[in-house]
Amino acid sequence: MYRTITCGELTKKNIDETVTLSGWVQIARNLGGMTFIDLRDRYGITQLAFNLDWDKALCEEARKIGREWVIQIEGAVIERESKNPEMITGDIEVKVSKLTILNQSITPPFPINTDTDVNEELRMKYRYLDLRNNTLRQKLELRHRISIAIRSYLNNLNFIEVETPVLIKSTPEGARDFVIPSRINQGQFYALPQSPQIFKQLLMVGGFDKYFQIVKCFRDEDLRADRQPEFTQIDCEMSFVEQQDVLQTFEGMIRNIFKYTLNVDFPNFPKMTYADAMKYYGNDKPDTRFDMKFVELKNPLSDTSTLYKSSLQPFSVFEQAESVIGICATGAAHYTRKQLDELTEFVKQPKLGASGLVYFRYAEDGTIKSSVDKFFSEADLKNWSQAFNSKPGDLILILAGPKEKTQKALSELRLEMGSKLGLRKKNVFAPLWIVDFPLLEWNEGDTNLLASLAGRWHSKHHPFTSPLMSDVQLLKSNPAEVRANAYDMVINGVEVGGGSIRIHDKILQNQIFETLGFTKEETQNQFGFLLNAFEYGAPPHGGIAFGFDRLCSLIGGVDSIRDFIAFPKNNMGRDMMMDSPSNISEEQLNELKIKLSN
RNA sequence: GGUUUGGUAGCUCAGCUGGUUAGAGCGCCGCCCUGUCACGGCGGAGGUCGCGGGUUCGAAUCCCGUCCAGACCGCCA
Repeated sequence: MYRTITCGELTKKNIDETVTLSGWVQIARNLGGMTFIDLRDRYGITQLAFNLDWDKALCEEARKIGREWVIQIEGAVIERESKNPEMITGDIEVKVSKLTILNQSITPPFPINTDTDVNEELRMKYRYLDLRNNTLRQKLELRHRISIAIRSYLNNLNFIEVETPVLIKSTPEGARDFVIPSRINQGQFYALPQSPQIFKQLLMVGGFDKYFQIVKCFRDEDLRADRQPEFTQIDCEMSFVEQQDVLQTFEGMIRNIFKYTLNVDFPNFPKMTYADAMKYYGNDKPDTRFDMKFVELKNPLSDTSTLYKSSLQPFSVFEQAESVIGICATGAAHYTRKQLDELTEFVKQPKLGASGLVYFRYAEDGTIKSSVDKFFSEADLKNWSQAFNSKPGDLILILAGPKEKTQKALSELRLEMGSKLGLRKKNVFAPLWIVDFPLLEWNEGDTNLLASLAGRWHSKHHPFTSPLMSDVQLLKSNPAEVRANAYDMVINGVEVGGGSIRIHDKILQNQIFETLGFTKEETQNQFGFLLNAFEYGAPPHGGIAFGFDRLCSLIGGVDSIRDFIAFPKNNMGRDMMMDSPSNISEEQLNELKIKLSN
């Protein structure tokens, strides 16, 4: 037997027991007459003691052992002469009577379980060593606990987990597909699923009224800290449900996960419309850990306000702007000129592209000082400060320009200010639902999108998303105004999940395809099997999918999802450890009848 | 495809405006050390300064190109 107990559990109450332990050598401390070895496994560290006086040969044997060797020992648990209160096992040590070297190790390229930062590239290349680190192990353990919480919650509600195929058919909607050549069907390709969307709807037709799956999905798009080409979704679908049923069920699931992993309780999740999210946060996934809502001084649509008007001399920047909006940074009036210049640089960076930043300080003494004193009187500024509901000590930041661009820039500025003011704490969670998304989006011809998709409507989700029944009559007259019966769950500015009630009515479905500009042929070719299935009595249904990796990283308080994936890919979609993707042999190419062009 | 930061010893990094033999801490190797737990002491080895070209009497340092990595934009639910 390799072990009778693990390295993390021996305490005072085990004294005098004889135990067998196996594990890795974290470090050996050689003091001359005696040697201590910290033995590590998944569960913890136990100190092993060797002494020349106890057993000379054994002690000398122990001196030869290096870091990360795998050893097995047998010995008696004894009380330590000098204890270590920092360790769970710090009161005891094992007086080794038998030592077996199970395997040696060459010196690892980086230390395990020390505080030194190691380059991610190196950690990726030696992922199996990095996995020995506590931090990475704890993250994967958290992931496991979350998956247990999900399965148990859904199982209790009668959901069943069904596996769906991975080799499926390419459909042009959404992201790029990963494709797999077929050897038996020359010249044809499978696609890897971007999500099991169609299968879960077919399962509804098949009568599995509550389905879920924790499942790998694939998208051939560029990577980010929170985006991998293969990632895991918690994919769910239910029959005979309305939006409220889905929201309630999965709000419950998230509540359950947070209770189980972090012992955090949530009140009911607020619901916010997409329109409000854009109006108040400039963003469809607002971070609501802090307030700092947008205030409109000028709005192209509802322009009853004249707040942007100057009483001294016209301020052309505001006069000419489509939109003038600002935020109130509570308690930031003490910002220095230098700090404000930095904020100006922040909004001017190319990706945000604002042309400048207007600010005014509402000082503690009640005076108001702005960057546009030439144009606006004290009375103007007082009006503003009322509109912003600001108090002495606050800083108001205002952007002007084209509506969408300005919204986006102010949204980023809001998040930046939230971070600077310490309002985005990792251990505070603000979940909410965003509802009533637009159903359709107009594709401009000038984007670098597929030419075939330009100059027509496309669905913001997928083409089976139901419109709100109240908006159906707008499909012909004003497609842009049609809202979807769709919902996203957002926590701390992270979109953790999204879904919709699906269309189960053939007439409505055809109407949508028509609006999207699909011909009957295209529809039949791409989605025929689903539409055929719908001819045989599709129940009303809807569902949701959560980004499992993102949910884990959110709960773990980390921005990158990579450490919650045992073997992730790098920025370029490469696996640094096995060095994939890689070339394949001539024979393999020939079998597939594939020729590479240059 | 774009923007940006970086690449110097096994690891983390310093090396300013060009100037003898490129440094530190950790790790590694050797010797010493009987209560350490970031053990300690003494000594030692270890470098194509990512790669290629250019400027210069002289390049880790300046310029051009290129490769690699990270973050972000485009893209992506």
